[in-house]
Amino acid sequence: MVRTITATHGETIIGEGDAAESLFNVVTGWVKIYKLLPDGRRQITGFLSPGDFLGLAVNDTYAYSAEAVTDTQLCRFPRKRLESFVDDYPHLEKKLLSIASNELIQAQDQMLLLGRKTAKERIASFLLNLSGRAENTDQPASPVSVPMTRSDIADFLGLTTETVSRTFSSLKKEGHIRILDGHMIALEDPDRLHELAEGD
Amino acid sequence: MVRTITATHGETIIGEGDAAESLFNVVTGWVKIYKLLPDGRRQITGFLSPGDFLGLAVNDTYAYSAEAVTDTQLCRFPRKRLESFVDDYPHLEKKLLSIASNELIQAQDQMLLLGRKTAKERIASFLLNLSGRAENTDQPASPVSVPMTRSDIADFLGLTTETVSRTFSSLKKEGHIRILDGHMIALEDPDRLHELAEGD
DNA sequence: CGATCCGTTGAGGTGCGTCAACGGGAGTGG
DNA sequence: CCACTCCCGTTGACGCACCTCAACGGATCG
Repeated sequence: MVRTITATHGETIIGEGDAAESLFNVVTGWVKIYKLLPDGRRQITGFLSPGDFLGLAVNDTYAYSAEAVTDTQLCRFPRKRLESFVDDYPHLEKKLLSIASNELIQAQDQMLLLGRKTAKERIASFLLNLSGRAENTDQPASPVSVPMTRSDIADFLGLTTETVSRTFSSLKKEGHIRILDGHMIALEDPDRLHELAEGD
Repeated sequence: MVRTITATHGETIIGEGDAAESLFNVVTGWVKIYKLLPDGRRQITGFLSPGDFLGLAVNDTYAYSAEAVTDTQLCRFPRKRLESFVDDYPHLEKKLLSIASNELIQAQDQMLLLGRKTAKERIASFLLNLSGRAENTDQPASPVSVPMTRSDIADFLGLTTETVSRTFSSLKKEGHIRILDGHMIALEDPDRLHELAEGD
């Protein structure tokens, strides 16, 4: 019933509008999911890391595209078989509902970020988010690995690459973060960063 | 098990951080759900109309507040009793999961709007959204009733009241909408409005 | 009939976008 | 192994879409 598939950096995993035949679980690596406007503007609605599900929010066809940020392994569950399997184990349904609930809560946080936070608050929130996810998988809270490009970060936070870059520089100059290389970032004072993320 | 409750215009129904003891279903009227930043900035993450559920995205405590936009009637389901009830009727769990899925899809659309659309595109999207919801409940697609204030609309779309007002005026001047009174709006050309909403 | 809220419009300011230039690293092909 | 190219990240100069501040008229309500 389950098959492991791999996707390399930049490879498309699912496309918006495709028939939603599978549910995936990320095993290793990072995946981004995004929506496009006709003129090419892009909004990344989430980054998935190991343990996250891809393809829950669905309705016959996928409402978004997904692409590998890093080389990635995923478990693929054919949706039809999964459904009959879930019928036999009702507690799984409950588990899926709880996962969807958590995704909804995260989505609402992201709406608050996109609708009402400044660039600096967005970047601080983003770094804390990554840091928290690292902790949840028994990795250090700092330094955090930031595998996505500035352009991905910009499209996730509703900014441009230039603003993302400038804001990183400004946080660095103010001593809130240290950039080890472009993709490893140390959080110097998480509590202060948390205040920054909420505008205090 | 079920009790009907009422809330009048402006009344708080649930508060962010409260113990999540109930699930609600809107019977009549409109409800807004929102999150606040410490300094008072507000993001409305959704408007609920009859048939919508309140309190699905939850995790012991509510992650958002909810307030009645108009006078409202809701069905209240105590969460504990509901859970055991749902255990006995597994297809309900499936129904709830499908509802949560749809909310996730809507949330992703809203992220695209908040992160990447212009003020005009946001207003056009908003009006079409209201119009579509009206149609789904056997009401005319135009004119649509817009029961919320400009300030609510602004906090939903990540704008200010002034920008909302100016954008309505501009859409009116260009002949895309007709404002019957402040809260009834006729969509003159839904197809054109749909193009506007996506930046064509 | 004052007080308050809501919606609208104008004038001016600003945070972030746009456009441009440049350096460094990774991949590629000869 | 070395050019060559492309992509990524950074920084600067400038512009603009939207925010801020302000004023005002109308509706609602005690």
